[in-house]
Order: sequence, then structure tokens, then C-alpha cells
Amino acid sequence: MSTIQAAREAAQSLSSKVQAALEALIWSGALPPGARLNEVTLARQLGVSRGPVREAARALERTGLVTVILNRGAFVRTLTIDEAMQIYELNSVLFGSAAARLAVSCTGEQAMALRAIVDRMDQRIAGGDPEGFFAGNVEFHEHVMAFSGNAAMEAVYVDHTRKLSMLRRRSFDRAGSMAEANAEHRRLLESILAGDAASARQLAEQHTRSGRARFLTAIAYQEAQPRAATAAEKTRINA
Amino acid sequence: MSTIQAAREAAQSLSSKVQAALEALIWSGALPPGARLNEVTLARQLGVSRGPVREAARALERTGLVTVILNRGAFVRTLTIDEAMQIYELNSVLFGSAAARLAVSCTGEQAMALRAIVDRMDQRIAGGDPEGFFAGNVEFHEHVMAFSGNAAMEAVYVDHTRKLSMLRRRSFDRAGSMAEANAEHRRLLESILAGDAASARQLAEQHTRSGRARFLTAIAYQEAQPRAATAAEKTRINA
DNA sequence: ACCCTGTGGAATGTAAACAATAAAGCCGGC
DNA sequence: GCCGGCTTTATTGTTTACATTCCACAGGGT
Repeated sequence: MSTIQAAREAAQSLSSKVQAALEALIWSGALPPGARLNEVTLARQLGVSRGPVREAARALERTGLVTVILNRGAFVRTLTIDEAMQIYELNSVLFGSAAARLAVSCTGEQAMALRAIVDRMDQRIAGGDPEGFFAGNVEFHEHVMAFSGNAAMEAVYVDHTRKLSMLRRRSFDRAGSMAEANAEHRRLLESILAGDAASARQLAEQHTRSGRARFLTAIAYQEAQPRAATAAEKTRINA
Repeated sequence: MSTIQAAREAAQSLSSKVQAALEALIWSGALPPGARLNEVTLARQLGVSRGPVREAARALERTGLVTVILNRGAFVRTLTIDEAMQIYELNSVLFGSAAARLAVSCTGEQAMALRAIVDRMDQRIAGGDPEGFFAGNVEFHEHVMAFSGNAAMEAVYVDHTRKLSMLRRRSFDRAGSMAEANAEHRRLLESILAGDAASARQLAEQHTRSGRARFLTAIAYQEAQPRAATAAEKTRINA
């Protein structure tokens, strides 16, 4: 397996690897919102030339993580609360539409797969594994989108969920949130199995709105709890 | 004005200009679907270096016009009918949602602007100006999306409509189609003005489906009429 | 004290050279 | 005559070098 892994590693361009590295840097907070991506410094740090760094930055611009200004460089972009709300609304519409479609087209295997995911998430809640729950949550939503059979919608949904996840990581920290969310998953799944498209759409949209509410309370909590933010803010990439 | 124009022209990077040029080449058929974008040839032709061409190609990948394969280059991408159908479905959901939201939030100026666009389109139909009608059509849909107040949804809609327009340009060639489409615009506009969200959503989704149907008949006509396709296919960019 | 302007340095935009990869053509064997 | 492997060649990926732009800071004037 490690040879396959190595081959796959080697089979992607430097730009891709640099892009992943930059994502990690942004994700970890080493590159805080508003920070400029210094091409020569990052290139030195990653052991590559400026070219791949430039390409990676442009790619990240397309995913919405950075914005590039002519002759000024690429800056880490941060979602405003308002933008997050708009994305939640978009996702709500897409997820509702997908659920409605899946309600009339769901196969036995698909139902089993979804049920297995939800069961696994319950186990992880019981086992006190929030990271695992978070992964399962993403898996559930993406499976619903994939099973609904519209690749374009799925791509848009996944894309925007990724953007949200920059901010959303801690939304499930409160223990009750996870159980609550998974109960909504179960109700949605039952509607889908029952073939009730209208109800499935309704529940899916409702679930997304609940997620938005959880997100907002988490944000509010984060704001109230200032953490050692200013310190992290000052962490820059230096030569 | 020409100084402003010149300044604006100069104020964008070469990559942007190259990207526009490549789009034009693809649009015009000089780079037919499946053709490879030869970096050195295009660079020579446009009088720039390979760097901007590469960046432009990567940007075009994001917009869906080309796909790039590692160590093989960028290839002009063509939408399959199935992908087009999926995009129509996505747009239907988004446009319906936007119309519903606009129905409860539409201001007087917005209503006037939309009505003006529809009126202009009727004039262009009467005046035998299909190009103008097409532009107005785009304008109407994008205004509805913009007025609905969700920038994320608007961006997704515009993005995907652009992809479709590669194939869709001739959908309105049949004279009756234009009048039909604009009548649907009027009905939708009335529902919005009446503040009837459910009806607006319904009409907007219906309108998108009608657009899909027009697209399909246009495609079918195009397929039946083989045109001198093979000749165009051979037109390559040579040094 | 404030503002404006000119200069210096640093960072990006662009171009040209180098390396590595994949496709195409050629040759030999079967 | 056809197929498989090798070699060649064209093209992309990457690095390096050069040109241009912007920002900060110092200096002088008001």
C-alpha cells in the first residue's frame, strides 16, 4: 500500500502539494485571515520555487480561501457572518432538493449505506469521539448529495461546505448538539425511505437551518471567549 | 473615456487578457472541443510568455471551459447533454428560490428595472434582434438573482449559466421561442409583484424547465443538421 | 504639527532557460 | 505482416533571472 501511496504522492504536481500545504497553514491559523501569502518566503519554506506557490495561490483563490490583488499578492480571506448565512441558505436549498429527489429514487443499498453512517455516528457520540462524529456528519451529507444523482449540485454543495468548514469546525463542541443533529438525520432518513419527497425536503431544509443555528451559537461562544487570539494573529511565516 | 478605458486595460494582468483571448478562441471555434491548448504556440501567437498562458488555462479550468491533465496539458472541454441537464436542474432550484425570496422583498425600483428589461426584450423581438434578446434574457435572470440578495447563490447561478451558454447560444433561434420565453418572464414578474412567493417559485422553476426544453430541441435540430463540422474540427492553432 | 513628495527597498508580474514526462516514430523479432 | 520495446521529439513542469509595481519612510515645506 505504501508504494501506491508513494506513487500517488509522486503523481501529482508540486502545485497540488503546495496547495495542500497552504490550506493546512491557513487552516491551522499560521496564516491568519488578512495575512498576505509571501511568495518567496513560502517557496523557501516549502522547498520549491515561486511558480508552484503562485499556481497554488491562484487555485486557492478559486476555492475562496484567498483573494489576490494585482501587484499586491494573495491575502487570506475570511468569511463574514453574512456570507456564511448566505452559504447556509444555498446549502439548505440544495440539500432539500437532493433529499426530495432521493426520496423518490432511493435504492436499498443506498438506504443501507445511509443508515450505517447514522448508526456509526451514534456510536461515536456515545464513545465521546467528536472528531469522528464530525467526519461522519460530512459523510452523511455528501452521500445524500451523491445519491441524489446530480453531480453539479453535489459539487456546488461540497465546495461551499468546505468554505464553511473554515469557520464551522467547533459547531458541534456542545455535546447535546451532536445527538440533536443525528436525530434530525434519522428523521430525514425515514422520510426518504417512506418516499415522501415533500417531507424529506422540509426536513432537510430544517436540518440545515438547525445547523446554521448551531453555528451561530458556537460563533457567539467563540467571540465571548476571546482565547489567546492576538498571539495567534501575530504568528507569521518568517524566513 | 478612452484614457479610463486604457487605464482599465492596463490595470489588469496579462493573465486576464490572455484568459479573455482564450475564451474568445474557444468560443469562436478556433479551439474546438477536445483540442489541446499548446502553451508555447498560444504564447507566441498572443505575444506573451508561457507563464500567463498557464495561469489563464488554470483559471479556465475552474470555469469549466477546459480540463487540465498532469503532464498532458489543458484540453477544451465540452459539456455532455447529461451535464447540461443537471445544470439546468441546479439553476431551476436556484432561480426558483431566488424568485420566491424576491417576491417578499422586491422594492419599487427593482420592479421597475425588471419591467424595463422585459419591455426592452419585447421590443427586440419585434425588431428582429435575437442577439439583443439573448443579452436581455441573461440580464433579466441575473438581475432576479442579484435582487434576491444572496450573493453566493447568484455567483453559482451565473457561473453555471456561463457554462451552459457554450452550448445554448442557438436555443432561441426559433422566433416563437423568444416570445414564449418573455411571456414567462412577464408572468413571473407579476407573481413577484403580487408578493406570491409560492407562485413565483413555481413559475421560475417552470421557466427554467421550459428553457431546458428549448435547449433540447435546439440541440436536436443542430444534431440533425450536421453542418461542415469536420472542417471546423481540423482548424488548429499553428505556428 | 501636519501634509505632501521623492526615494529606496521589497514583493509581485513576466520572461526565458532547464528538467522531466509522455506521446510518436522506428526498428527488430516473431 | 503485426506486435512489442526502444529511441526520439515535442510539450509540459519547474526553476531561475529580469522588469515593474507598490509601500514605507525620510525629508522638506506650509
